[in-house]
Amino acid sequence: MSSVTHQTIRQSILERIQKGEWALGELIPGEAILADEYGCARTTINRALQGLANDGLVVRKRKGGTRVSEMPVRQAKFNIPIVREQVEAFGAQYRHQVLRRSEKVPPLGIRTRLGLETGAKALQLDTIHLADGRPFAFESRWVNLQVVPEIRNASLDEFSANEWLVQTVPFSSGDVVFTAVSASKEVASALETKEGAAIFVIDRTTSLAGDFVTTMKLYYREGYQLYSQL
Amino acid sequence: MSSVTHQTIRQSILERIQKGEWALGELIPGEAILADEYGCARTTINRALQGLANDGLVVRKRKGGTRVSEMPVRQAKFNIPIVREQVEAFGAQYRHQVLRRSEKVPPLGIRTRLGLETGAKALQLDTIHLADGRPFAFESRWVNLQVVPEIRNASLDEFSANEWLVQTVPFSSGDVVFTAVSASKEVASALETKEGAAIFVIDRTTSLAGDFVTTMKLYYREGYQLYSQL
DNA sequence: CATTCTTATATGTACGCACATAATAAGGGG
DNA sequence: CCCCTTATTATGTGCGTACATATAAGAATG
Repeated sequence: MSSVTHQTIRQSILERIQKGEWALGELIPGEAILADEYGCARTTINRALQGLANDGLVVRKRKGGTRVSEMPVRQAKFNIPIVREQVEAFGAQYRHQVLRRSEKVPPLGIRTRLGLETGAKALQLDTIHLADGRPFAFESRWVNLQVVPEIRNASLDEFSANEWLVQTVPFSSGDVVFTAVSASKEVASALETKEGAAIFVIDRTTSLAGDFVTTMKLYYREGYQLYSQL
Repeated sequence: MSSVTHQTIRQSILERIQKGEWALGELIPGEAILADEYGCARTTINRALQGLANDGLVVRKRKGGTRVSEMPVRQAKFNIPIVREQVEAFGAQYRHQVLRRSEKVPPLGIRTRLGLETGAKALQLDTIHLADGRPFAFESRWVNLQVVPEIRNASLDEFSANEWLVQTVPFSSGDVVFTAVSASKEVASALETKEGAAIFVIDRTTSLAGDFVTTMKLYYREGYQLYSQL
């Protein structure tokens, strides 16, 4: 194949931006000019520039042209992981154990998050995730039984609630919050650490077509780090 | 324009996946078939499917075809914010103050991260970011003076080191780590909280064309949350 | 001088074609 | 029966064209 592909062009333009050929916010040559310059079709340039625009490095406007982004990429993509895979990625053996499982009326905060009526019951699940037998993360979850009543019949021994839900209602949307909290007595004992330890928490609420399915807090063991490149 | 665009097709296929028309990991029809089905060119289908593949919803392989992702990689995009913008987004007044600024030989961990030779000096900066006069985040940073010696002449009073660096060496790449730590005495006093408080930390290292520019730890005040949709 | 209308222009995108490439399936020789 | 070679096939991508669309800039209007 020719060495002039949308990928090589994209890389080339990226380097020209990084070298400072165009200042922040400055207009870069139009597609037609670049196509001429690189000796390729305009569609190829278009594709390269759209790629850069996707990554937030340039901003494109019809008739306005393409300009170097004023606010360069500060977007980090994180893969919200399934705990089993995280553990196995460390080369450790994964195991999990349901500590508590009950159907009851959730407290107000959870009720509003799941969009339940007053008095409606939900499934509460506390699970500990183990890596080589040692606590890796503690999961506290509420599941909306109106949306996924089938979970009542799931054993959740082989697969964790998370995995069960991913299998059953995949491709749901939701939101994620990262925080640090001091370990409560409950969390500390589950993670076998001392009360007040600094714990990294992922708080996640999942919905499917407007219906809230589940909300979960995942407390990682001390020292856990979430990594990403950008 | 016709209502059959790569975007509408992409949306349509997404909905078909969500409705469960194809199971997890199942092969979906080839581009040619879909093109026929939707009454458009194969390139249009290709574009729609590549979009879905980018989001991790389908997996594509040459000759292997396109299949629904087994493990829908939930990618959360986080906007790594400039502290000033965060503070101002809360409607608070932003101010920052350089607590310490010196050139010295960094400890081993920092030295390796910045790729410095033994004995080389670097710029150390401790900054406190204030929202309405109260501590919002404490920043501890090392800057590689071999890459950006100009920072010696920057006052960093009006603009923080972060802002100065973004202006001077934009489009750098790097990595980000999120963690929770217990506040050390130094961090606690800077954030006006008690020692041992659970602090959310962003640890970020930035490089430009292979050269490490700066590494920074940003300690947020207690209760800080990083939010994202997915 | 401000406001609205018109026009020019850069990007957005569909199409059909041709060919490249990777991975699988089929075939043939030992 | 295994191993190596050779089709086959679905995706990947470039090209040139045509037309759509947003919008900045200039022209016309009040």
